Amino acid sequence: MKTTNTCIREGRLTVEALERAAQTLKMLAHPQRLRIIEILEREQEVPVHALIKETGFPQAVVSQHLNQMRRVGLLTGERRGKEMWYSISDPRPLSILNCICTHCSEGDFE
Amino acid sequence: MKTTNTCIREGRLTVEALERAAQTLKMLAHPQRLRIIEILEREQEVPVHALIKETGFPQAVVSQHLNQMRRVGLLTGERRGKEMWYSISDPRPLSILNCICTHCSEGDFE
DNA sequence: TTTTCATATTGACATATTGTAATTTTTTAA
DNA sequence: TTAAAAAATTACAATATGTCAATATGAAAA
Repeated sequence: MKTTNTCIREGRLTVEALERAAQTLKMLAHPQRLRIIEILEREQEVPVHALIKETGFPQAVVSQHLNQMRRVGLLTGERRGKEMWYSISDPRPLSILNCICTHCSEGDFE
Repeated sequence: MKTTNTCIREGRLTVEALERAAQTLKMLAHPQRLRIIEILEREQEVPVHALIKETGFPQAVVSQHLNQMRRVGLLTGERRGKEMWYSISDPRPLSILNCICTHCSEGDFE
């Protein structure tokens, strides 16, 4: 298992790699999307209406966030009857959320 | 030293914590800012003109990125004569850059 | 003091992102 | 086939962000 605060990089990142990294970060850089990722992390796989209920966000908002994240490969969705069940398909959002939370303080949790 | 891939969280993040996390991520979610952070990580402390030379970005662009990141506490700047020397003052950008790079492939480096 | 180097700031403009409401599509049940 | 539930899509206004050129500031050298 890798340890944090250790640079495993040698060379410099290419422009393309930086652009992809920036795109991933941008996709995570929204409080509502982070909340959705947090829920998906905890519950593994969730239908959209459950996300709507748990977050309290409008239906269109949840759907738009889910589709954005799916388009860039962070999530996958699978239809089961009338429902679409979403789950995390890329390890980066969890790594990054954990990186951020490593620096969270007590009062940041409810 | 903490280990990655381990969720240290118990409860749910507050709205405020999510907003702060999103703000930090947004600040990192730009290829030019990532490049600047990469250089600062490697060279510890750098004057602005060196960043301009190494990145090839216009002077105003570099200055604006540096100021944005300084305002949210990711960087600090110290004047030394005519020069401003910048350095990373928050561990999160490095953790996050490393998280992302953990999932980089060979071809992502030059 | 004047000049020059280094950096910051401003304003104008283009582009991107977000939130909301309304509409559409897909699937199942009546 | 029609109706209802679940989710996706669209259109649009509001806001935010990025870019560039020009100008302003600060410090030191002439």
